Amino acid sequence: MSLNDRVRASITAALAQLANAGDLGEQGKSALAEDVAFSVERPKRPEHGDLATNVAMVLTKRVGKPPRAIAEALVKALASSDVVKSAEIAGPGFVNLRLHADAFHHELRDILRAGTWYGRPPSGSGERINLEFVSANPTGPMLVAHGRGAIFGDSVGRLLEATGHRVAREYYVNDFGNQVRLFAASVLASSQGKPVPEDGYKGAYIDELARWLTKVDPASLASDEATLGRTCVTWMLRGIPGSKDLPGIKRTLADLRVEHDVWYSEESLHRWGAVGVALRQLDDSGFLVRKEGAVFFKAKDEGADDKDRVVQKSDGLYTYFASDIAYHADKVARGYDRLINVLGADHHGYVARVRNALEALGLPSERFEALLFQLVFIYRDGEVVKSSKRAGNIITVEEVTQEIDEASGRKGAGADALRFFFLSRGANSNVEFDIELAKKKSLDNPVFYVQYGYARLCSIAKKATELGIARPTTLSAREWATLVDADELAIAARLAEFPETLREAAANREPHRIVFFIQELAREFQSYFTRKKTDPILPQASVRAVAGWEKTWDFDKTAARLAWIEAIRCVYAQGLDLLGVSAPERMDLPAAIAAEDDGALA
RNA sequence: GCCCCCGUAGCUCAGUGGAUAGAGCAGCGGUUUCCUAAACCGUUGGCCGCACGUUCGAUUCGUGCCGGGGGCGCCA
Repeated sequence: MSLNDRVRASITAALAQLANAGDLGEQGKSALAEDVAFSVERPKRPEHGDLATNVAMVLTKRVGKPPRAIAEALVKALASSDVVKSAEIAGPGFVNLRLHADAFHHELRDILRAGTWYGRPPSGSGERINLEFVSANPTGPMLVAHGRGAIFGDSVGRLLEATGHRVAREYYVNDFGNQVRLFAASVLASSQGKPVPEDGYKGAYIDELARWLTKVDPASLASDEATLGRTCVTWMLRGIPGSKDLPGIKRTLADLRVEHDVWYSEESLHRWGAVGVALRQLDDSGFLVRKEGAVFFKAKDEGADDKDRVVQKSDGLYTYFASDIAYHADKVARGYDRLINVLGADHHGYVARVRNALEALGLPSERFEALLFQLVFIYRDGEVVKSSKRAGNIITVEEVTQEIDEASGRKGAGADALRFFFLSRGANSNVEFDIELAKKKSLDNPVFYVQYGYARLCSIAKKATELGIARPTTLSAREWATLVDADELAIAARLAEFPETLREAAANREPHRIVFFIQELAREFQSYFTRKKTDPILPQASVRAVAGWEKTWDFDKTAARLAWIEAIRCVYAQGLDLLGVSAPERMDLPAAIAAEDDGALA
């Protein structure tokens, strides 16, 4: 039971007590018979207490009494609570609550017991979910927009798993159709020293792939277009060893800490006849119409001919939409409770079509859920860097992560930065990613700030161990009793909000809620840490220099604060893990500062 | 013409049917020898795009409009 639940229980118990005593009037008992949907939230202003509830306002209609009258009775009834220390009426009928320090200690004990699993329901208790994301055309390197889809989708997957769902992560490989044919033709032309075909693919990676195939698999260049296309796609996914232009989509994703369980081939749907079967079924049910020499999937609303979608072109070839119908039918057949698609916002028109197609096939279209994300803008020195295929000035994930990795001297720094910034906005907002800011090893870089907060927590624990001070995770009542500082309890209250934050972030598919939570936690702790320099957690050198300091030092308080630090660390680590941002136990000093420190010592 | 997203502080963005709408950055003022820091504290700054409606109460829900971005049957 969470802190919030315990407060709710206290309120519910107090209300029941009032109803039984007849203090809520004639309707009191019946009013409480049904669940009362009231809120218990941290008020915006700290002077309004630890938590506040609107229960009196919610009950006013059912009970037929003014909110303040109900609130007054509730305040009296709460006087005997062992959770709520004091309650007062405020505003239109809010009841502001202050809690006993022990209520927070109870929560800290729960966190220490659960560790980094704090706030999670049992796994496997939720839905079986197919989460399709990225699915970038394997005819080119991953661009930053794909990166956003990859990172967002992955983090949504982490949130879903943390809330008890079973998630299969899937990448739909578009290895069929015009684009792949054109891709093969472009590579072939390059290998023969000819100009690439009109509308073909250009770029260093095409030439590199052509040279590579000439070297390792010349037979593929002599095979038919479809076979060559599949071979090229395979190398695009795998990558050419040591290549900068063609690192491989799987490698790029792995570097972003994104893994897929299933790589599903579009071409296989055609090879096994699944597309034909699905279209046949639609045709039998009257959902297809032939006109102008092509086959169309009929729009849902009658008479909207212009919304019909082509599934088979007049040249007899299927469109991608035909594959998609078969693909989603196959996902349903694989038994998932829910099919989630992470898509760039420019694909929004696709959502209704897939849903309609599933419905037309007699499949449960309500299982289909699309998550759309907006654009990414890369900034450098305050200027937006143009990213469009047409301009030929494309920005790949690889370029950005490499630049940041090199600047910070740490492999993974680029992935941390991309993940943190991309996840720090709602999917419906554009993301601005400032490369110069992301490269900074200073606290005005939010990624650095948050990671540094975590490193500090670890550093304190490490220092305690070095000083030979024990860090028990179960404390005596006497030790807990020393943890009464308002700032410390406020952070405990923040930690207690984590389970609900996690629940909401997962339910709404909003990883950015975790980013904001972690940022606030980081800020609160960093602030505490700086302000409490006069009352440090551990005995500092000046204290330890005095003989017999152990006799006057309050070890109970140190133990309680170290347990508190560990509880913060558990929640903090879980938050970072949900984001896929690394949680460093120490921060490397930039060379300049490290040199300065050496000089000071010498 | 139709569809989707956005419009909140100088900038980038959170947020919510309820109390005096928040954060970061930027600006201004102050503090800081010790558990690794360029931090920390305080503060200036808002017709929450506009109008109407629902409601005891709307920045939040609904409708319309204005502005910005994106997408609209033989590309994927």
